[in-house]
Amino acid sequence: MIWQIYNLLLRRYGEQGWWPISGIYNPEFKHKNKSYAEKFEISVGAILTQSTSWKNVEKALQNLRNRGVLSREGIIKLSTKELAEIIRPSGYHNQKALKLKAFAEFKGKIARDSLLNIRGIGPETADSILLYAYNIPVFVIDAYTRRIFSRINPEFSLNYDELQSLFHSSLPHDSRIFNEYHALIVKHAKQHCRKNPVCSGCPLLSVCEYGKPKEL
DNA sequence: GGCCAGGCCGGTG
DNA sequence: CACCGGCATGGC
Repeated sequence: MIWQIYNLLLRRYGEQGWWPISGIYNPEFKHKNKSYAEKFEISVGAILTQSTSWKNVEKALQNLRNRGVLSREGIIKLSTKELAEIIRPSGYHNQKALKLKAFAEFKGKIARDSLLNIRGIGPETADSILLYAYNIPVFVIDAYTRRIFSRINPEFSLNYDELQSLFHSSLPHDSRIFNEYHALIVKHAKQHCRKNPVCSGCPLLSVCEYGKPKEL
């Protein structure tokens, strides 16, 4: 089922090419090992995009670039207040300034549990960093994933770890697949499975229970 | 002008 | 453990 849905989405939307670096989506990017600077930029983006549209995040990232502080050292040397002003367009800027400082000051090894101990990094952000920056095969669960799959079948209304386990046990542990699948989920959530769903023309009609009359 | 966006944290019951 | 309010800006 999980695999079938992946193929339906891929067939409909094509390869997405995530994560955008410097605003550019490049299908090749998810295959390559990233430089340290790229990993850092992706991690910053993952924090800034918490409950915020990517467009606003891009503005904040561009501000950081323009100021020459899109780097660990750059963020460390700014005061929290200065940093907050620079990232203002991303929303929750005071909160996110603290989160970026905490991440920049983090010295340990990059692993899920160490990331989760950083203030402001929860499961989704941690997994996004692991997957998109470090090519580590962990499936990223987000609000879109929850919405889409709970509509497909109420049995998929699971908590983060449970839903992630379902994906892990249903798919090859390949970061490129996880990367692509999550990108397709975001695309589909915006295209059809919105808050107010647009079911007409949905590529998942054949497998989705949403809106179907209950069987007798 | 209202609704919403690729969450997380701390407090409450 | 599940749920809720707070955090904030910009696009549609």
